Amino acid sequence: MKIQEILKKEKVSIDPIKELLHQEVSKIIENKVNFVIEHPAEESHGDYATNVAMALAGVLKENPLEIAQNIAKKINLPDLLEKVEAIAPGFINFKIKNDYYISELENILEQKEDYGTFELAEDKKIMLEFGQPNTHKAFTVGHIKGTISGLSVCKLFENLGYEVVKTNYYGDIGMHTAKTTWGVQQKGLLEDFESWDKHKKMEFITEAYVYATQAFDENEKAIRKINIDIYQKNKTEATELYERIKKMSLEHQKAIFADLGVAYDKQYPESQVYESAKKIVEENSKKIFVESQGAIIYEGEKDGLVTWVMKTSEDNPTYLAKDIALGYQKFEDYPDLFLNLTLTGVEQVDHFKAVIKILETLDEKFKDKYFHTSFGWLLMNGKKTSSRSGKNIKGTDILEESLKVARTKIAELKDYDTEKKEEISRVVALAGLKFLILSHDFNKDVNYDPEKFVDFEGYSGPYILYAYVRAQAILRKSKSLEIRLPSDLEMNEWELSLLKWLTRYPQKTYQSGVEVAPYTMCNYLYELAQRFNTFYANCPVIKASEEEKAIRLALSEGTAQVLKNGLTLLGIETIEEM
RNA sequence: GUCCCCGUAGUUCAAUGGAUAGAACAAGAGUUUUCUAAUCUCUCGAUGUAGGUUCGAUUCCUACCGGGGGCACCA
Repeated sequence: MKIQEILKKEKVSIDPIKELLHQEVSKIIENKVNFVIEHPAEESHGDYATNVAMALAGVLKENPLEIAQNIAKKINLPDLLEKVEAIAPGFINFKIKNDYYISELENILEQKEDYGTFELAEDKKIMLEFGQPNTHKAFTVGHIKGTISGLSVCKLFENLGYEVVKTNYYGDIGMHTAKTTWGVQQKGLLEDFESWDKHKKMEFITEAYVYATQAFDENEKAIRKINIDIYQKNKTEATELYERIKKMSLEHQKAIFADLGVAYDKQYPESQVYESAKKIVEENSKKIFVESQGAIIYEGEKDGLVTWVMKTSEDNPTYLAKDIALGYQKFEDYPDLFLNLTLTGVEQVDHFKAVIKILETLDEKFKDKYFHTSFGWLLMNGKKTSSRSGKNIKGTDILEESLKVARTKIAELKDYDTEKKEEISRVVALAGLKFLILSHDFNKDVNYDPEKFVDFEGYSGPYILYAYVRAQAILRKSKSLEIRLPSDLEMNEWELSLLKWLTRYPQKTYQSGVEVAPYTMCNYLYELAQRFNTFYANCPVIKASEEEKAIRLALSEGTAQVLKNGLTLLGIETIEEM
């Protein structure tokens, strides 16, 4: 089962109008047939539409348009509906009265940051594992992407009503740690090393890893010796150095996570599951694992997968075995977990198929509880930027780069004082980077142009922030914030278009959450910002008449609120000026 | 070889099986005595190929073509 199917099972009220219309139509038709109530893509067709007549036409062998007309005549919801229309080839279109939208706007203004949140019938806890950097290797752009994506998924799940345990599983053991330790030994640490900036320290460590990788073949024996010492916790010069590097690296990681707005609830070092991984493999060898060429393997072919090594002939559990042990550890620490979702790059898809299959085979309790979702690469001009190629682009580089672009942009546009400029640049840069990463379907790669780096115009984070800033400026400058909305209010096309889109927010947050798809929220917010900007260009607020002013102020406040709520779900902060 | 993901304007992305396939960027034209022009308005332009299921397919199925990723002791 997919995680999306599990999440969709929870009964929450998403769109009362849709439910009401579905009920009404069901009452009228005599045959049982599957049909949907949906928002027509073309808004002039109405607010909702149903394909029920076309579905019935197949069963009844009658003209779908006539069926539609007959049903339309019988629909009786005078308080809600302004118009019901049957249209070729057989759609029934519903136009909702403006009163409904006005009352929904009042809900936004009243509920504020709670607008669009859901509550579950009972408390349920989800663990989300994301980030997963290595301690003795660079924090890559992939880790940045994973961290930003994971944070957003956490917020979306929380919005659905789940309690989320944010978890980081970091790689502090294995060959890479031995390579780096050996590399640092060879290069030697300078005397003033401790006084270096943590990013500079990490850069040195990353270089040592690259150096060791290149020199691996000639120095394999020495490096493997260090690896064993680390695994066996032997006290040597090398393992002391290993510990020192680990400590520095964790500080570096913590700083990056903090910059991105992430504070983990639970940390799992890979070294911590090493022993139990070994034990699990040993206890189950002969049962579901078998010995082969001195190693212990899982023959995945019988489950439609491939063969994976669980324990090497050197007696070390592989990362697959460690992930199995981690699964047990998570459910031991949180026995009441509703489910676990691990978020990683696409290269681990097959690995996690094995993890999940093995966990479910070992223990029933993992059935429909353990899930994996992957995200595509962050590419520069269609090419990978990751570590093995000569020119490494690290996670900190793209953070730095986006900040630089934001600073330049603001310097040429505005004249704020230095401190303010810096704060605006920080928020705008992160908005740009986060939106870039989150605005794509997880299954697809994200491609960026290093010249522009992140967009500040069009479909971008800053565009949405800008709409928020404009709405805030209106609210700041309007003296009277008293908002009274008569129910027989007349609205022009721009006001109505904005208002209708505002009220879609709850459905979109729901969809975005259950489908584990932040990009759906990105699309929604962009459309909202667009509609607000069009409204802004066509409908002056402060200079409007008293009647106009009431609805326009309310719309500005509602837009600001919903933009803020939605951006929060993406992990993007708002600012009042930019 | 095999398994998985992806093929939509020149480029980057949308489109719960529905109505005329939407945006943004780039290109061209306009827009600022008016709440912040990081805005707004207009023009140009696309579903890899061949079948199938369906009243209806960008969406589902099959084959092929193209791109990416995984597949034994690294994680």
